[in-house]
Amino acid sequence: MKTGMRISELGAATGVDTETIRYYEKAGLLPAPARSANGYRSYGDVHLERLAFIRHCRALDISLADTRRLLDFLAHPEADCGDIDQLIDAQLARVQARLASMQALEQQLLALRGQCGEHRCARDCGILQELVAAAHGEACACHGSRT
Amino acid sequence: MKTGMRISELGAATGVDTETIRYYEKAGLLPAPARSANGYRSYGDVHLERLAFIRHCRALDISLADTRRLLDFLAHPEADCGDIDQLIDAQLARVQARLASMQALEQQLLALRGQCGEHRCARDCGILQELVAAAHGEACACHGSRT
DNA sequence: CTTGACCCTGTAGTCACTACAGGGTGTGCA
DNA sequence: TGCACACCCTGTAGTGACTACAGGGTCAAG
Repeated sequence: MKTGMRISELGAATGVDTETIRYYEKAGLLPAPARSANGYRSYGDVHLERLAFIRHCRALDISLADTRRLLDFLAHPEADCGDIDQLIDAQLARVQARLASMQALEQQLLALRGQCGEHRCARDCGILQELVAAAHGEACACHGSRT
Repeated sequence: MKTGMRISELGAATGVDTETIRYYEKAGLLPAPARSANGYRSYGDVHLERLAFIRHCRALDISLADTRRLLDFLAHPEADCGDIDQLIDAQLARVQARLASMQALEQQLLALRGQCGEHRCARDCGILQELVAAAHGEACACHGSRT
């Protein structure tokens, strides 16, 4: 009978902070583990795999709510596969929308950064002037003629 | 003497929620406005411009802390312009790093989505199998041979 | 025995909002 | 005039995904 892992060992094995592990347990994503005589949590392979699953989903920016849904699908192998597809498709759409907005944002920051010349103080700062001009409702280098 | 705007009017003029406006005031980003006899906030052009400035920074994903720093620079025109450049550069770097990770994430989700075949139930779902395989430490289609 | 690293539970904080409770004000309509 | 509704106010709490801390217990080494 192999002794289970304490929480820091599980954390080291998965790269997850002990507080985050306890958080996932409280959030219902990770089942409560057995306890040693001293009250310490004792984790086995099942938890190791579950935690890895969760972290994998998080790495894909899948919310904990959606991660929970995927875990439900695992627990019910007869569930409709289309629902899983939809979940991943929705996530993909979210990521792609966010990507588009980040790309626009990058361009805007590059344009703003381009306002910086050889000045030495805030009074003459192209960046600040640009931000203030935008606040005046003028077209700004960041966003163009959108106003 | 022109009557000031009530909070909803300022909100309508800037597209900012009244609760967010009050939040910014509490957070110290927006100065506390004058009050009407009935205790209602009364905003003028100064607030309109300040709020537009803040929202512009937020649109650039600049944190409230950094927005506060930019406002400080505005209040101190003799401050060193280089510090502003650094702030915007740091923001640009953050956005670019996030952009890179979102792009990788998109690829990973597309790869995962590509696991979906003609199955009808969760038991045979390529997506779930992929996520579970990743949890087993096997190379996954999302991340390749990283493990 | 002491110390320091670990453990535990419960609570609070982070960030940028967003929502709600409970009460006040103003206006239009019956 | 009274009511209903839309607005206002302050203070508090909640969101999501963590992260930190308080106060106390356990363990092992020196």
